[in-house]
Amino acid sequence: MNTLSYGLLSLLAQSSFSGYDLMLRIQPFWPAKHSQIYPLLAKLEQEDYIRFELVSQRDKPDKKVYSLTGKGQEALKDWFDQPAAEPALRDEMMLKVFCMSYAKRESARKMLADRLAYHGEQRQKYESKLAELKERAEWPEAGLPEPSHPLFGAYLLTRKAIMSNETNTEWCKWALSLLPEGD
Amino acid sequence: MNTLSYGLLSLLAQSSFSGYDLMLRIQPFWPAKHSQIYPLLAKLEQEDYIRFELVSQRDKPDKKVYSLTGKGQEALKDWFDQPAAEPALRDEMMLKVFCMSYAKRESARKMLADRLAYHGEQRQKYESKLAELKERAEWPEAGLPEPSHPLFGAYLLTRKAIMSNETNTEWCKWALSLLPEGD
DNA sequence: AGCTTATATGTCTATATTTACATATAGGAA
DNA sequence: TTCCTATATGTAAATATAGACATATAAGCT
Repeated sequence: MNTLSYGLLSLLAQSSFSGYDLMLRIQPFWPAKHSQIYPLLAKLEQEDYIRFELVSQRDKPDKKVYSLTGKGQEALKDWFDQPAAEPALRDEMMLKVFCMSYAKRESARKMLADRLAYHGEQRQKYESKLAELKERAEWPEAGLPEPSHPLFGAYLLTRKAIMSNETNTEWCKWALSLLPEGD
Repeated sequence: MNTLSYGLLSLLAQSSFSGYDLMLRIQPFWPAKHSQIYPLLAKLEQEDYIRFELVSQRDKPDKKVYSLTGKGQEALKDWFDQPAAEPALRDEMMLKVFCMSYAKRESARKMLADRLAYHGEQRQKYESKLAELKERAEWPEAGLPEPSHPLFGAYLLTRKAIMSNETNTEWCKWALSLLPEGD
C-alpha cells in the first residue's frame, strides 16, 4: 500500500467514484496517469479494501463505481494517524531560474509569462471547483462548511490551491518587474 | 537527458560544485537522493556535458568538482528556450485532508500542527539561505540583485520559497482555527 | 575504544511513474 | 466520412526515483 493507494481510499471516504473520476480528482494533489490508477484499483479490490459496482450509462461507456469496504475504512483510519511524508515539489521552471542570469532577456521573460498564463488558467479551474463544491453541498450563511461536512476537506484543499495560486501569480509578476523588456 | 540532468547543468552554470553540493542545492527544488545524482553526473561527464577536477581536502574526504563544458553550455541554452513541464506537487498530507471530516478531531489537529511546525523549520532554513546569498554576493543599496548577477536566480527562488512558506503557514493556521480543540 | 554526525562517492535492487499501445462509445466539427 | 474530444478501462515496456548496502575521512562525544 503506497501513498497513492491511500489517497484513492481517502477520496472514496467522501463518496463513490469510478476509476476515471478518481484519476481526475486526485490529479491536482498527486499527479498520476490512468495507467497507474487502474492497476492499483484492481489490486485494492483484490485485497478487499474497496469493491465496485458495474454501472451502465446511456451517453457514455460503462464504468466501475468503487466504494470503501470495512477493511478499507480501517486502513484509512490507521493511515491518517501516521506522520505524513514531506511534500515533494518538482518544477522544471524553478530549475531554469538557477541559470536565468545567463539566458536571453526575452527567453527569461517568456518563461515567466508562460507560467503566469498557466496560473491564470489554473485559477479559473479552482474557482469552478469552488463553485461546484458550493452547489454540491450548500453550507450555511457565512459560506463556511462545518468540519463534519463530507466536503470540508475538499473545501480546505480548494482554498489552499487558490491561496498558492495567488502567491505564485504574485511571484511571477514581481520577477517580471525585475526584468524590464528589451534587455 | 532528463529534467534532473538539466537541473544539474543549470546549477553548474552559476558555479562549480561537487556532486554532494549539487545534491544539497537541488533538493529544495527537485527532490533527489545521491544514488540518483552520482550516476547521472558520471553519464553527463562521459557524454562531455560536464568535466570534473579531483580536489583534496584536509578536514574532509576528497571530492570531484564538476564544471560545464562548451557542449554543456549549449545544451543548457537549448533547454532554457523549451517550454517547461507543469509543476508536480505530491503531498501526502493533502490526500489526508480529503477524509478529514471522518477523522478524530485531535488527529486532524495534530496533522495540521505537525505541518505548521515543519513550515516553521523550513522558514528558518530559507532565511539562512537568504542571508548566505547576501554574504556571497553583496548586491547594491536596496537589497535587490541585478538580473545579470549570477546569484539573481538563486535569490528569486529563495524569495519564492519564503512566499510559499508564508502562504502555507497561513493556510495551516486558518485550517486549525476552523477545528477548535476538543471536538 | 566505540558511537554518531557530516562529508564524500559509489552500486544494486525494488518500487513508482510515465509513455506507448490497445479498445470502445458517443458527440460534435470539418 | 473522417477526425477530434471526452469518457471509460486496461496492459506492456521504459524510465525515474527511493531504499538498502558499501566504503572512507575526520571531528566530537561517551
